[in-house]
Amino acid sequence: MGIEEQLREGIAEAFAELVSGGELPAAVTSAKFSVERPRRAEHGDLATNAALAVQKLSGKAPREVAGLLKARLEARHDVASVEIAGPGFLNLRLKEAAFQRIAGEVLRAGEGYGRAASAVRGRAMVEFVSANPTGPLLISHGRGAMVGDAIASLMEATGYHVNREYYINDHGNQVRLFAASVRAAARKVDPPEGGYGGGYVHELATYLTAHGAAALASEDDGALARICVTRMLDGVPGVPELKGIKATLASIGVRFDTFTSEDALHRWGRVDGCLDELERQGRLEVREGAVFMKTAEFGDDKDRVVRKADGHTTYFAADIAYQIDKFRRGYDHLVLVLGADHHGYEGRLRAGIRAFGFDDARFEVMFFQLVNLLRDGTPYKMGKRLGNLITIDEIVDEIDEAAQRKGAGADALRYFYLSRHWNTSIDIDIELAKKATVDNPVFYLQMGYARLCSIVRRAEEHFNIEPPPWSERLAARIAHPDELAMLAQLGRYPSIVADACDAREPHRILFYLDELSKQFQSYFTRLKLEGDAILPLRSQMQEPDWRERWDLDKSLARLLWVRCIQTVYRAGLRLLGITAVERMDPLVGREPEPRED
RNA sequence: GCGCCUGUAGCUCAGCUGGAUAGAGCGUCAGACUUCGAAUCUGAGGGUCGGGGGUUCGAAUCCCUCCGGGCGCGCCA
Repeated sequence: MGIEEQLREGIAEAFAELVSGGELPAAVTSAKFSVERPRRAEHGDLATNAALAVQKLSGKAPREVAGLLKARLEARHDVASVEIAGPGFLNLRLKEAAFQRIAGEVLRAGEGYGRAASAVRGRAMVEFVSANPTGPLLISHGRGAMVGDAIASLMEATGYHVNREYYINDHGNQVRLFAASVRAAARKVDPPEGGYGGGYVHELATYLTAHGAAALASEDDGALARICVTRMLDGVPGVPELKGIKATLASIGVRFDTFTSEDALHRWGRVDGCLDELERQGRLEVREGAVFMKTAEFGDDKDRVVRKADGHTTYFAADIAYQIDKFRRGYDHLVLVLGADHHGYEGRLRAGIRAFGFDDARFEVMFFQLVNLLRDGTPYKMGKRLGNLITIDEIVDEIDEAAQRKGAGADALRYFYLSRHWNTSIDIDIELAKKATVDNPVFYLQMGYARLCSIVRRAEEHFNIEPPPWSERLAARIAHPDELAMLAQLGRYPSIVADACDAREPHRILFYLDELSKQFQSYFTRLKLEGDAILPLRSQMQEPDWRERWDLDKSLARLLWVRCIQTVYRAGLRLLGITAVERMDPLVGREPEPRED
């Protein structure tokens, strides 16, 4: 339990005591109040508006209530002092030991720090990406992939059992058109009206021709479509341009637990069954040859077609069947991550869910906004293609190559996609993402972690010591104000994770890590200049009696402290799917700045 | 026209679901290295939170309205 939560409970207890003592009305126990780290240092380590929050419920002046709370909070063993400020804020200062204990909590929990017990909040499904298997994944799909994956990870960390699912739209017009386009390419004729024309279509046609796919010769679009979809998902051996959607996702660290096929829903009769049920309910109506579902009865803007006049069902019909299928598979909570261009869909999906008697409060849709690629500040264009038609593979490969590290591209995409709220549109500058300098925030973040690792490494290699286990004696040596402030920051991590999950905002984790990183690097550089380093500096070791003057316990205490930061840092990076690089090699071709003398 | 998202420093964005004097990065300017990784750090400057009303002890945050941007409004997926 974090330090804020402890105080929150303390206040709740204080209210309960005051109620039972007849000093406050019972209503105050239901009040919501904040416990937070004040922006300004003179407001203490923690502040609460509890006395203000119960103003109406208590019928007393806030400062009077604050006085009552103050007396009780001062009795708590972690509290050094309590001050009443302004209209009735309570500003608390904590004892050093309260912060030093956080180090013990972090080390005890290790990688599990900030994570809730598994599956206590039930089963959830996060559906994301679900891109049509008619082409490679584009950078806009990448945003959905990163956001969905991060949401899923957050939910896992806070106690959901999560299933990541990809819905394959392998039924209907688009895939048939795709198949027809591949066949046309194989026969060296123009693709059909509205068909697909990219280079990958020709690559696929060449491959299928070489492997004598019978469906290519026939006119059976359905059979050919199945083959093409499989190849788009699983890739074409030996053709780098067609590594496959699954491989692309894997390259950016996204793995799905399940893939559900729309075509299978049809083959299994789920779609027809669903329409039959709606028919029995009287929710369907034929107008001008098409079958409409009366979704407006469930709050949609207007009724929607489920079966076209030509007899084919619509995508929407299958989608109802799909959402219902999810509920019937036993998920307590459904999250659907979609691009902003699908937002018109939400109303009809909810209508479908409610028609089947499921609670649409358990159905959550997140619409992420568009992505624009820039190169040196100007919109990215390649030939006729606009920026958002660039594939994930192209970008990832380009960044990997520039950074000379496999995974650098994935990390950069993760960082940039997760550093902004998903409901705002973003511009990503590829040239910036490629840079291995502090201008590049991804680099800065990873650098901070590598630096922590390097300190532990140096301790082992040069001094033969390593971060010791927590003890009250050593923890008491973690006493520098910056060190205590960072312990407070570590103590905040669990509630950051919980809040980020509940708000569905992964960027909070990233901002937290950026701050943690900055806090440490600032400390690190300043103390080095003051000669008060974690380990003896090389310059100090020039002196003959440096060993006698070396405060070993302080070094050990600080190594313990470094290990704590490292632990939380790594946990956060892992949660976001960004690689925790332990050693960053010097960049090739980078010369040290010439020094002016 | 209707619906969803959005408007905060020169630029890119936070602002913990109503709290105290609105923050960070980049950029600009001024500083700090015989380095536990200077691939870093310190400081300065920079804002009528798009405009106007309202709600209350208190609003960037909630409500109304206007203005500007993005997306959507198919018997496409």
